Amino acid sequence: MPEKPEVITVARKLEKKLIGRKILKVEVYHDNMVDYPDVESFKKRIRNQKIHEITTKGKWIVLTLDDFYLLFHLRMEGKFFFRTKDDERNKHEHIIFTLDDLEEFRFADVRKFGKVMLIEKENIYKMKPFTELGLEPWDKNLTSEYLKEKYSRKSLPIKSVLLDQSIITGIGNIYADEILFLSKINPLTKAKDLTDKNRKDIIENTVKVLDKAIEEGGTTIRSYTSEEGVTGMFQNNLNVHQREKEPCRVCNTTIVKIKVGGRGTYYCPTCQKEK
DNA sequence: AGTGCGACCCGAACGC
DNA sequence: TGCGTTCGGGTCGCAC
Repeated sequence: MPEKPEVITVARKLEKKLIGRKILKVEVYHDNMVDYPDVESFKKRIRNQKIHEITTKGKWIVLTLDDFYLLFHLRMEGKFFFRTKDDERNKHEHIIFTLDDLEEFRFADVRKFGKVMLIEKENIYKMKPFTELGLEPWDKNLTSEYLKEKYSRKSLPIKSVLLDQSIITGIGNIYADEILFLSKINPLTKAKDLTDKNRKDIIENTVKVLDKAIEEGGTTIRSYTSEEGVTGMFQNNLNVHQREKEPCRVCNTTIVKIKVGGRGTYYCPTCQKEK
């Protein structure tokens, strides 16, 4: 659901509201969502930290504070809302930040899978998640040779390997299917069996799909919207994902759905024939 | 090291 | 119509 394009879309919206604001305090209603440090330290350290910059790293949203980086991971359904202290807390709003303009910035997640971390600036590259993340899709070091090396010991299906954030970061279940469709690669193909052309196509189509999705403001499927009243439009561009039993836009073959590594996977049996 | 799978969650979709 | 069951999604931790 939130993959790189949705994460970027959300980060850009937060930028407009949060840059220059100071966090006065934070209330935590579901401790498991605070991944690091422990909840009490988290609450204590974040007081009076000013928000200077907002970026993304993989699927993480990264807020640069005075002394820390504040990281959010939306997992499947994490979202943010701006409210005032008079607005009653919705049961899905689990972490509430009070800002110096007295607005409240609330992190909500129906599934409670979202994560927040507060990491000392000097430690950011010494600990997870940053030590585990692979290349961003637009990194010039993302080459066929890089993938050849990473894929060489992988007998897993390429569909599963595209979701491995330690190789290319930012791809999730939706865009993985779309990238493989455009690359004409069967999702069950073992990563180590891919050709040089396959790897080049994957890189080219990753950038193509993500750029287009960012331009469209992300994808809205099921109940996922990035924020109140904010709806991405990329779902209109999907070729295979969530199109089971519908005709392929290229060859009219019926799109099929299978399970790969436990994940719903959609593809065109003709355009993405097993080799 | 690579692989497979349950756990974390709970609303929506599905099956009867 | 109503109720019980299954599904899904990203990531981690554990067992093999």
